[in-house]
Amino acid sequence: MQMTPLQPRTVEALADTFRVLGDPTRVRILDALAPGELCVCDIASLVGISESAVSHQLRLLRGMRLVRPRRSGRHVYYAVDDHHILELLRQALTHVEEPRS
Amino acid sequence: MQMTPLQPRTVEALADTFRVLGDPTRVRILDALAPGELCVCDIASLVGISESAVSHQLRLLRGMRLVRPRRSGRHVYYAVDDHHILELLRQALTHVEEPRS
DNA sequence: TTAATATATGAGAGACTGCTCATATATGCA
DNA sequence: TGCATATATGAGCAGTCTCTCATATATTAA
Repeated sequence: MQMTPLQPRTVEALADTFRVLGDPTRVRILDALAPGELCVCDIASLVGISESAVSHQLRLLRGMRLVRPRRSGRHVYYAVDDHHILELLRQALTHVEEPRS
Repeated sequence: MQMTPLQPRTVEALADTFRVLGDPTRVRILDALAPGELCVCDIASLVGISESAVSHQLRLLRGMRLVRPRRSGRHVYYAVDDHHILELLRQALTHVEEPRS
């Protein structure tokens, strides 16, 4: 990293971001949102957990600015907040799929 | 993501990787290792926690292949396992440091 | 307003995490 | 071999997380 050593605040922010990504349900939610925005109920049925659980998770994702809500009538549509997020997942995928040494 | 939807195993592997990154102590360890390999005792003094705690954390990092050990005499030197890891941190940094909307 | 639908939130249970302390293992030197 | 140093690991405590269930809020339509 070019800015080593990281500031304590930056370390906390990085860890918070990764922690939010560090749960299979939330990874699935982001994966579901990758092609485009979805309402909570669609996320729930795609991911296969209750709408309440999805809502709780979306709050965490929103808190770290990983997703962004847009209300339209009775529905709230969520989208991945910015392109860095999907880049991050793609980058992690290259690590995960790398052949074990 | 190009491979949406992700396979369950891939989702788990991604979440596991992010979970290991989702702790300030481990972020600090990786940050300390960014310039080059260090032995356990040096990591402990740089990060400011006990060698036991460092050792426990290194085990997790090793388990996800984020760091790699090299024994030399009585010391074990740890290095960041591959360039994807630091890329991942850099990528997360761009998100974390993005101005809030 | 009242009812129905969509989402959000609070409380609490059970599982998990990160540390400390004690102990085990491994290496080098006398 | 015997001892000191470096690292690894197991047990256990305190704190945290993710879910469920119940309830609250928001929007639309009758």
